[in-house]
Amino acid sequence: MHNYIAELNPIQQEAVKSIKGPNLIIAGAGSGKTRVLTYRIAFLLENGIPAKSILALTFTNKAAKEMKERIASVVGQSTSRNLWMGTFHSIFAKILRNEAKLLGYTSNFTIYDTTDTKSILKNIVKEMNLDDKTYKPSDVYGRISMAKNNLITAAAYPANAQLMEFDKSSRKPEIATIYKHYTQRCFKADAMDFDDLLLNTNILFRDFPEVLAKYQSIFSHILVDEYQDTNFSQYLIVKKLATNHQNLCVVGDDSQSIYSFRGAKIENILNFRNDYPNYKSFKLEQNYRSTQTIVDAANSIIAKNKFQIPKTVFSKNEVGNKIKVHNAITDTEEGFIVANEIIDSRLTNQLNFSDFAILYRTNAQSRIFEEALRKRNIPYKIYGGISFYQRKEIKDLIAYFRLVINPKDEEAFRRVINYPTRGIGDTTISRLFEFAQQENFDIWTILENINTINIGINKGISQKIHQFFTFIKALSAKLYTCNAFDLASEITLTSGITHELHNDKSPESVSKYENIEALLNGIQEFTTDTEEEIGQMITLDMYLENISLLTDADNEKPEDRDKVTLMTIHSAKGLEFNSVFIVGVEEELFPSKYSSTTAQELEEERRLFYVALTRAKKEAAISYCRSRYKWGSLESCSPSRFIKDIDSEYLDMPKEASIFTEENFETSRNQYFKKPTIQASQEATYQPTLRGKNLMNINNAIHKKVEATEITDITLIQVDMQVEHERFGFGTIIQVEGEYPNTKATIVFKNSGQKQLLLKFAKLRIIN
DNA sequence: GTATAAACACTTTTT
DNA sequence: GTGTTTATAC
Repeated sequence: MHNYIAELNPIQQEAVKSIKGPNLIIAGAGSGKTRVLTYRIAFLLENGIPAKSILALTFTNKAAKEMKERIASVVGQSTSRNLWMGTFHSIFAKILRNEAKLLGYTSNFTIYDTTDTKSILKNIVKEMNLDDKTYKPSDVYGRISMAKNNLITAAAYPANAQLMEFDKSSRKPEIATIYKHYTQRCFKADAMDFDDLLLNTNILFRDFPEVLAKYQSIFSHILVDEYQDTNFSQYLIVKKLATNHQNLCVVGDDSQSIYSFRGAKIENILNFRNDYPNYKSFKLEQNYRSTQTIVDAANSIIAKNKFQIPKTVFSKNEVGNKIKVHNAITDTEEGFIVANEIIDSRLTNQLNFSDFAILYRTNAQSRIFEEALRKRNIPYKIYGGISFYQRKEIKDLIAYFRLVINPKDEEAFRRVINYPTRGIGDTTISRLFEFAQQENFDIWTILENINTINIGINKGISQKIHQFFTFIKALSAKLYTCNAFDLASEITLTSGITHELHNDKSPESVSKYENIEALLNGIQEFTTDTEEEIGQMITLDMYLENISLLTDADNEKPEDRDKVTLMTIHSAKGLEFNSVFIVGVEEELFPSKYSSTTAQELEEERRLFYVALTRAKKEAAISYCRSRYKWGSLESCSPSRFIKDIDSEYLDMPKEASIFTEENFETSRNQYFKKPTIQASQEATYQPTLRGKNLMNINNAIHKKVEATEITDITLIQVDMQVEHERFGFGTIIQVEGEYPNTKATIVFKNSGQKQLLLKFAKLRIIN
């Protein structure tokens, strides 16, 4: 084992070695926090603490994955894989599945995402005959989520005078009732939403002391990353687990607390001293990431905040360049300025595209940069926004999976009962749910007895419902007898989704079809890889568990390596880039006009700016526009107060207001377009991202072109043929089995190894 | 009950 | 500008 301790400065070393009792590590931006956490875990392992006794909680899946890899490189994978490391949500989802019976759930419970939740709330509001403009799903969800994160259950909500008063004064007195109905619905559907994963963990630990005791003794050492962003529910889980041994190490930076809108309590880190009086604290103040200019500029802005733990972050790196401030007439121009800067800087400083990041306040800003980068032929990748798993066709297919695994899943049922159309319309569905509500049945029980109950549905339709019931039931029966990929393929084919998409020749359908193919390929990859790893059949429920808490950011693809990164500042937390562009730094946008009313909100926006700036290693640039399109119409805007908050000695302000005036703007914009547009050969290698309609059309155009020349009649595929696959590359067919159209081929790919592919989905091109 | 077109509302950040 | 809901004809 290499001597990792020597890589640390004295304070970092102390923080790593202090393994007993409560520890608070205040880690300034770029101070080597991940390194300390990683080595601390390695040190624990080295000192005889078994991996399975260490619980390390992170804020994102990505952070967990990264840390796992780093630990594996120090202690080896066979040890590191036994660590309990992951997000709060994923770790406690796992524990809840183990203990589900105690709470009246099954271990196959569904996890509802935000979309599912809002959709159910919408239905409830409708069923209660409330005004859907007053009770907007997102507002109702916000109230319920806030309550859950503060451990106020539906039963306790009406007794809370403060909440009830607030609802009354905001003319939403029925929130408590909606909350009650929603909770009942989730329970009947054997489903939990994101907040339930934490709330129910608390309930589990409160109501079953022996279960709490079990996990208290399993987890002898607990680490929590990004402690400043934990909410009350998370805080209490940690507190309960650590009560006995108090071997708790929390790491965080109050200056980087940016999730209070989601219930995060900065007080958790500020009050650590009160909860654990015997605590030891370590302040990591040396920034190893950024130039002095960047660190000093960041300090100068965060100094404007009143509430913070005193600390002095400093850098001993080079002084570096000043922060460039760009101003643009319009958002379009801003896009081109950034694109041009990237091209220039890449050449002058010999950088890769992946050294650049464009960070914005809202996802809506990304489109304009996509267009500018695309016109300049700069490769980029986008995080956030509409994730792959949120696309309609993917959600639909996954809804079938969900229903097969958990037939009570109300939301999944609603999605697919009439997709593809089966002649079961809204009226019928409403009747079914009305009846369910009235008799307190779950939806599956009603389907099961559809022929014996009388709810005014005609024979023909109840016949169709019965057909659907037997269809799902038959698939459910196969859940544990065949592997995830086989069952998923079967569902895909028999549900009629592919048939539906196949009949429709529109570009949208082609794209959807390809997304479904991509999902199935992903399932196959997961199934084969995991089966190999754990030597056990992987069933569909295991696959679903694996993806239900994932986001796009967790699926880094190898072809995404040298690309400019576009993301919100929130998702950039924890990352670093050589060169960072903070864009749209305007009043009302950053700080957001929704977060400018109270001093606390403004401080959080300022911390967000601090996070953005401290992502940069060498260069940072800020830009703002004088006008920008907001929901379709042009609005004028003014530079953000945050620019004035930065000590001007660190800024390189634009000499003139702008080199562009209103009159010459059209001509000047044309200059940007003057350079040659995308060449055909380059366009073909361009990897599209999964976002935005414009982009989708381009994808479609590309794919269409490819399809016309490449699609292969699958009946031609034979053993020994050389083929090319979109994703896996070149390979040789070694086996063909199954009846058309469900012919399966085993192919050995040069670079991707052996795969079994359903020829119906795998688009292969025959080479010889 | 289904398929289209017009009207409509919406955007802060994420597990 | 975009995705979703409603009005209208089939």
